Amino acid sequence: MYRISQLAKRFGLSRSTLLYYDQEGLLCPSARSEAGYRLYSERDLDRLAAIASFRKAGLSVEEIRAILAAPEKGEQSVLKRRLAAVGEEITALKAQQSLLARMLRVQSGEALPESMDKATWVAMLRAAGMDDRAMETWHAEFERRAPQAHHAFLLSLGIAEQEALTIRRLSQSAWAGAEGGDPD
Amino acid sequence: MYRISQLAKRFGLSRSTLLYYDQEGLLCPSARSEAGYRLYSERDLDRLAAIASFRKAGLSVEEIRAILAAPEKGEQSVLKRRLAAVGEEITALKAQQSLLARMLRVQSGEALPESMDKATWVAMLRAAGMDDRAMETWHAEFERRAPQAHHAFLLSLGIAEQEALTIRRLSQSAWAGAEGGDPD
DNA sequence: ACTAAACCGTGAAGCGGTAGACGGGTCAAG
DNA sequence: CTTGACCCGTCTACCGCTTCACGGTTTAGT
Repeated sequence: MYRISQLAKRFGLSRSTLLYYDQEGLLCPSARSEAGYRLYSERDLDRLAAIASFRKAGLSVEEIRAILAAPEKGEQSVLKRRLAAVGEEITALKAQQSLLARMLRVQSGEALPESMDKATWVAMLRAAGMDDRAMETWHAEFERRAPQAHHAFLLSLGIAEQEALTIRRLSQSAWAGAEGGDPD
Repeated sequence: MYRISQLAKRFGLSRSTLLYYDQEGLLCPSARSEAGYRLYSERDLDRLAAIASFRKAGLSVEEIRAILAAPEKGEQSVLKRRLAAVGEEITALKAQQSLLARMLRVQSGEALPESMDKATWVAMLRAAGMDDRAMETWHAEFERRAPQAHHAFLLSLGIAEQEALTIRRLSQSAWAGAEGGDPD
């Protein structure tokens, strides 16, 4: 049996948050001491773990309540909905980013190199001693192990869809060619 | 002279928003009709354009007030601060994204091999001929050129916040001159 | 037994920005 | 002069907590 502040510390939450969860009926302690103190059981602890996890995923208290009340019913759809919403939020923030960048550039002419682009990336790998051949091997490995992540990565470097596909195709053929055994 | 709802429609804002701006002293109509209606002049219109722009960049009403009161004074720093904050928000949302993806994966039973983790990444680089020392150099380069992207990248490999910070700190010191120590 | 610190409970107010309800004013047509 | 549509200003509620205030309880030390 834990008291409220112990539990809070254990989960890295504040006491107020737990009070709020109680008030909202999301996590009501399964017992009270004689003095009226909230006492949380092991089962409460598990429930809180789930709650904290869902909150980290950005679900609202309302949504979490629904999921915990009937998990089999709509958990999946709630999560999917949230996933879509997160995507939109990221898109919106990226728009803010470029707007801010434009505003700053107007002001000071220069832009900061906060994000990664193709040239920077290649320069980094070269600085670490990678040559053309090594990079080719690397792309092939990436494509073989995680084609989708490979694609996403190329796009994240600002490479266009078309070019990304080309690179991936080349990577695949490199791998196919290496299959026969072609040690360095 | 525009009335409040006309102005709202013109800027794609809601009437409530303009009411709120007035209440906060951010955009007070320069006149009132006999019946007490808010009347906005052309100059108010310009001011609103600026406000809307800053809001689109995610600045708070408070920050916008400061900028409009003394543009020459701290506009730049406010924008930079916001830019950094946006970066962090994006990072946080990406973390939510992967958490959600993991949750959905657990539900649907299958683990897709589509995403990249630390071990896979390291294995790929090794396959391409990178050794410990090269990786160290690479981290240092990444940290130097784009610290924020470096951080986001580490998190995308499923590395925890704490560990990511440790790696970044090591990368910085490696850059600063000290060498040796342990690799990935 | 007493005190001080650290805990606990409840209740209420606050944050930013938006949305809605409410009652009343304005302006057309009839 | 009335009806109805629409606009206005003001006030309140919402999210997910956080902070504050006030008073009771527990714990440790003397």
